[in-house]
Amino acid sequence: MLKYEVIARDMLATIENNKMEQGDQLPVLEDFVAQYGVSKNTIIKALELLETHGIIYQVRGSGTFVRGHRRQGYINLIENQGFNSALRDFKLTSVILALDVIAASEEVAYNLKIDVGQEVYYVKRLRKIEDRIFCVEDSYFDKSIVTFMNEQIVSDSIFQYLTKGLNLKVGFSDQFLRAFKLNQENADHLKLSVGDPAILVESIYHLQNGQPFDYSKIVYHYEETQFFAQGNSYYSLIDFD
Amino acid sequence: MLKYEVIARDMLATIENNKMEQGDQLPVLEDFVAQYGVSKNTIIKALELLETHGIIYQVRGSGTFVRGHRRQGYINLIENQGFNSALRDFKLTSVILALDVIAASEEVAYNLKIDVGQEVYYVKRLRKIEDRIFCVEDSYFDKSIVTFMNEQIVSDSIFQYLTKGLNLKVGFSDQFLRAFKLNQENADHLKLSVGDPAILVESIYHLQNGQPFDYSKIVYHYEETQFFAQGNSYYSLIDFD
DNA sequence: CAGTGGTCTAGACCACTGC
DNA sequence: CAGTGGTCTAGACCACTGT
Repeated sequence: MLKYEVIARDMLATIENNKMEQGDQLPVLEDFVAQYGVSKNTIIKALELLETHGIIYQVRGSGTFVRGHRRQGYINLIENQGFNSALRDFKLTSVILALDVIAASEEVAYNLKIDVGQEVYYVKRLRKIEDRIFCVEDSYFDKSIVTFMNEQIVSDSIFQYLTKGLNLKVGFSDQFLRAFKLNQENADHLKLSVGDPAILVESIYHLQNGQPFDYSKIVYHYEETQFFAQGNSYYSLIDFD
Repeated sequence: MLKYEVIARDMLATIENNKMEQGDQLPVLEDFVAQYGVSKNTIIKALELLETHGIIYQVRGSGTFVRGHRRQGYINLIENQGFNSALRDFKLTSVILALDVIAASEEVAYNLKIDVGQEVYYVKRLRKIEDRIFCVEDSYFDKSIVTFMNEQIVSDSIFQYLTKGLNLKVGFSDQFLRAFKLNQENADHLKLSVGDPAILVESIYHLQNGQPFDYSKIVYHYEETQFFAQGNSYYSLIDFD
């Protein structure tokens, strides 16, 4: 493992163990350099990593400080990885409604950048948190990348299987979110009524080499789910005078 | 302006001018080093900046590539800055419903980390995109930071005033999002019906030194708005085996 | 195994914050 | 103006990808 990664994890552990809170100051760079016996730039890299994860913020000329706690029970829109990191304190279970190899529709082919008719794994699941249904998920996986799936895998965390089992390296993702009125089918699944609000999130996950491998559409129960996102250092690449 | 920032903007301009698309490869590091006459690490910093903005992705051992276009018309949840960067191709206008100095309620005080009763600017606006109402916004600004506001300022982009006028340096933000059923008041504003879906986004913006200065609650018209977020390099600081 | 991006170093110098 | 984080350099070496 990389030095700056090891250091970042150690710093995070220290923050958590010491129950440090919003605004608490971390040691200065020079002290970290002495403590870990690495160069200044390596410490800076470790701190950058923590900063992009929303754990600290740095103020030039002043110091490095702990960034406050997120609200509890919100799903992180960006770092969700199939929820397990965001909701790992809760008991998650799944009901599998479908697991098939099908031919890609136009929509699926477009989003996975494959040809219409090419084979994809189709997985439909109800997901429960502490036995309450909180979403209905339709996922499509490019079968040329995700070469195998079964009921066992799909009932657990698919992402864990992909990264640890198939050793896929997940790169970046796009998330699209909107609200709409529930139709009959999804209302039945979520035990809500037709016309009730729902949130739809479309996600496209890419490998580190840029290839899309997972296109998912998730409909969330509006009373069971709320989302969270963190923004960093708000300056734009684009001038808007 | 910083070297790596200048270079990043120049690279972005080149990508746009040459209409480069998803998957197109950029010059290799060495070429950039020669082209811009700076050290390798400076080029890496410039590319990192573009990567965190979702403009490119880098593949170790392979190259640097352009990341595809976002869908049109989606609001970027993270980089919105009061929308102007995300929606700058559209005509945005505002109807001011309130502009007052008020005493902070418990909710406002909590989110701005000030004392209950302390003075805040309260701004309520309807926002229109091409003359269609797309959201109702309630904003609270810590008056000890945002020392002055008037109708003129509030009818334009408040964020522009804060950064260019008051010279505030915006740091990080937290965004909380959920769906709910519209009440009578907001239904009237948005010209929808009671019980229709809506998205509520609560935002807390902080200065670079960590002080919160803006707490906003925005209710979005579910048919007029959709959101967008990009995730990068999906590995987690937390092991989850 | 050639080519590409990533890590790490040691050190000079710069820019900002807050007393 | 002391103290803090940020930029930039030049170069050695490492790690991954794809042919």
